[in-house]
Amino acid sequence: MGAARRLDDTFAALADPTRRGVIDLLREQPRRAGELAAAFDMSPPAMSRHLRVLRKTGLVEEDAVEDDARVKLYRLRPERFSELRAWLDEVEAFWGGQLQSFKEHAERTRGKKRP
Amino acid sequence: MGAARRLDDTFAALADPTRRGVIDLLREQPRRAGELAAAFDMSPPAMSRHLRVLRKTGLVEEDAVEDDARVKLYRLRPERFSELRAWLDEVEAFWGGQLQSFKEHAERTRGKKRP
DNA sequence: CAGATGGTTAACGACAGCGTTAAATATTGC
DNA sequence: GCAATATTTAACGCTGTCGTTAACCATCTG
Repeated sequence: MGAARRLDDTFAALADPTRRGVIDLLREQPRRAGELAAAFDMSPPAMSRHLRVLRKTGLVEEDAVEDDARVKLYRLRPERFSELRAWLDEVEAFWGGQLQSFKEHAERTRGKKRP
Repeated sequence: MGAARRLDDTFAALADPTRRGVIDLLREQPRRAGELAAAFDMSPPAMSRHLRVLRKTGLVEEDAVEDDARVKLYRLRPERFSELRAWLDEVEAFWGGQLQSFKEHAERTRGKKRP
């Protein structure tokens, strides 16, 4: 049941385009807080809050870099994403084996019509 | 780019525990609007809005039942869930080779997925 | 030490989400 | 036609989120 609460926060965190953008950037490599703020043309406090949200949900983690203790590096953390995938698996389970065929079919005819 | 906008709405829709609960119920079988409202001890208007949100994102669809045109049946729709899975796949792609987290993921979802 | 730099917290205004009740729309059945 | 049923829309209040600027803490540097 604690997991359900965590999903609330996880989905809420991912609902924001800026935060998904941050995740997208962190996919490539860890980044500094200020670097992320600049990347989205946003004030440092605003980005700081986004990072706090992401940190709280466990989607990212922060750690210091040796040479300068002021700088904080943010990086992705896989666990929550796996949790998300687990939820998806559970929901999609009901379609059973037909999901794959449906998915493929949907991708082929995407944007068109439904039978 | 249209897809990104859609993800906003999809994640926002899933951030609400009631709406995830609705999805969970619809997993088993289609349900009537009023039935869903009762299931969550919630006023019909409140549930109606939740259903509108889910409908708008394409996570569920509504269709009438023959014998009584007042009744509307809601059911799940697979496409958006697949889209969500595609996003997850993309994000998770980055650490596929480089981290040990792939093992964690495999452990969490063991026995559910095909190779 | 003084000042600049990196980052976060505090306070504020704008705006959207969620629930409620009341009213509206559509359909069924007597 | 008229009351009852199923669902949605309208209007209201509460609460939380997102961005901004100002102030704060910690750390590096000359």
